[in-house]
Amino acid sequence: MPVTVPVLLPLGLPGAYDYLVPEGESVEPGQFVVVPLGTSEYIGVVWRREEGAEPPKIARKKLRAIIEILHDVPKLPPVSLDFADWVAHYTLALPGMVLRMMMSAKGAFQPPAPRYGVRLVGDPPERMTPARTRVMETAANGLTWVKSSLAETAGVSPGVIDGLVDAGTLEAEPLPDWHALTLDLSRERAKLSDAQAEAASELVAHSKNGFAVSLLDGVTGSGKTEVYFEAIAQALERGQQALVLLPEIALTSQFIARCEERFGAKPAEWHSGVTASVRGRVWRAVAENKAELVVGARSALFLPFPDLGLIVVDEEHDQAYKQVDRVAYQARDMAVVRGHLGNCPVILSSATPSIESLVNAEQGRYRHIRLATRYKAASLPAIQAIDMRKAPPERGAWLSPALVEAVTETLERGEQALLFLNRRGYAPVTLCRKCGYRFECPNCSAWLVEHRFRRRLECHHCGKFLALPDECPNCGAEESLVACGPGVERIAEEVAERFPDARRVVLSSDMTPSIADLRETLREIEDREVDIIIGTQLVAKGHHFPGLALVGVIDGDLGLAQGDPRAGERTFQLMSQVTGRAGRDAIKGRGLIQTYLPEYPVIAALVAGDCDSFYDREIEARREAGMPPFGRLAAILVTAGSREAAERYARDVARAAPQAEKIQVLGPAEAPLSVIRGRYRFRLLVKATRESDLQAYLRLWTPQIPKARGDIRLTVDIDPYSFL
DNA sequence: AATTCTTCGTTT
DNA sequence: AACGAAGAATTC
Repeated sequence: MPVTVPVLLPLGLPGAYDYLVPEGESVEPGQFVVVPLGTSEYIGVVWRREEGAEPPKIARKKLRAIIEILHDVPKLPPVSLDFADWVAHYTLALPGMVLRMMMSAKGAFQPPAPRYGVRLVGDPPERMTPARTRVMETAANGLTWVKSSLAETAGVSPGVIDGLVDAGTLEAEPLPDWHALTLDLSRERAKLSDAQAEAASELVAHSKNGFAVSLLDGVTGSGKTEVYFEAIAQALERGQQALVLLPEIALTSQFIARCEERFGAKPAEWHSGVTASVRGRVWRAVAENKAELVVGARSALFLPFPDLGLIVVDEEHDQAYKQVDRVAYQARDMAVVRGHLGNCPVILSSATPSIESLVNAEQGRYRHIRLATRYKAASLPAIQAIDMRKAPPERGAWLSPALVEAVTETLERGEQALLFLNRRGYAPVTLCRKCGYRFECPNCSAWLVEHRFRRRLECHHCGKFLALPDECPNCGAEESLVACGPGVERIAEEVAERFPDARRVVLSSDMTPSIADLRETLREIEDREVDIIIGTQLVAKGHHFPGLALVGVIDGDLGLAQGDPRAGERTFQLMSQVTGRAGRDAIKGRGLIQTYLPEYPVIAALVAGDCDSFYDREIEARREAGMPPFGRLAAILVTAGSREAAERYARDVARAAPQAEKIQVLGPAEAPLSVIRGRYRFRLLVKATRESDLQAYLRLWTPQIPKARGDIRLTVDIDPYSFL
């Protein structure tokens, strides 16, 4: 009787396919194999047959055999198989697409190329050159050098090194495995304050017996990192692996330095900026249980940890944890699932927790560990609202007199000020004064944003751009184009006029394109080489500016406008985070929020320093509206190249919806962003009670939907965060 | 993801 | 009848 096993491939197929196991061989679930599919070959993973399921239900003729069993690739641990199945089931994604996320390290599946270093062994070459001398001096310590770093340190090109190897002066020898660096747990830890020590012992106690979720909640600068480092140390001491998720890769370098200080070696790094070869090595090191501590973006959750002992989700409220393309998942929530499946503790850390996590803590599902005195508001900077209706800025200016005065005072005291506006570029809209023409993206229903620094108009949705024209493309009038509304570049211009002697810097993702530039700018700010920082939300995330005394929010109402159920929460978190940048060391901080809606609950709560009342009100509003976490949501997005096709299909989708007592289908409605990249968009929203099985309902629904013809696309997003 | 199969419209 | 392009279907 021939043996067959299911093999899951990292492709958009409906499920695992059956393959024959070659005579005399045996395979286990989790093993990587090469199998034929159609005319090509793919690497896949031996999956598990569902309990009690009859083996192959397909024609025996069709069965083909596994081509190769990849014994050199470490197996996917059983918990990864469980996790992939769980995520696919929850998000309604195809299992192969989840597997693809788990395999996103090409290099891991080829035998690792041995890495060679060079060492000084022989006599100087016959022909000496200044470059050769520098290399020999640098390598004189007798250590084995990685070729590229020796070249860089000696300030020569790599060819010089090769020349010396040929001459016999340097010798190539295999490098020890890069991940053999072991962490040093005996390091003296940072001195913890009483509050930190107390929180740490509670956290450690709650994290020592397998799965348990802790919400670590404490103001910016209260030292949450040192607290959860204790829990990491505990997991590592048990001999288990630990994973820290961060929302933004720009934060990793600062964080890795702190890890190195605490644990004596660099943790493994995992995010989109890591090169392919390093990704391969990290993947293998994780699967072989050699990587002890991993720091990464949300995708690191899908690494094949065989023995994970702790997951930390830092800045757990951050929207960057939500992935929308391909498999739509919320990494914070999936971290809790991964913890549950692997019986390992999870720590969610934030100064401004998500409503979801706070409710889970209140209802006793998570342990709520509070640090310092956020609820007493003692360590928040004093925040005031500037009522823009009473004291508006001059015409063509965006800084109110009160804010200008506060900046002036701050500069006089020799302290730093930060002006925050969450809008890139110079101006969000450009129009012609003569004919009223407005520049709109040809592919999207969005205005083109002027980027004066780059001298062009850009679409923030599709990347389309055009050179800033001199005349109106509609009526041909010259010098008639006017920029409307402010972006950070325009604020920078106003600052330059008002404070010509101040040293300024703009922090925005398009002004500081490389991570290296960003790092350099951050250092300048830290070293007080800058007086005024003008920035987008890049500045709200986790950076520490010791000299910062004043934070001015240019538009506190931005982001409150649309009918987005999470707008209030998001604004509160962003405002708290950004004003929390002020006054972290010896300096007393102050936050000023320019607003036309000072009585609006979010702004009022920020001004009163009363987080409790904001959260209480928001939680109550969600409860009443049956919104998450008191209800469940799924968004269905239909897109097509023509408006009619998209709308018609969206109606077909709605018509196929089954009746269910506690589930409502809203829409279809044209999306607020009605066109992106030339595709018309219609949305449906599925709203269910907390108890209903939303996934089961959708699985009942989707087969009833007529086949999508032509270029029509349908995507399902469970727990949506964007309603645009 | 990469082929192969279908369908439909155009050309000779 | 032959040819091609575009879309749909198939792959264990």
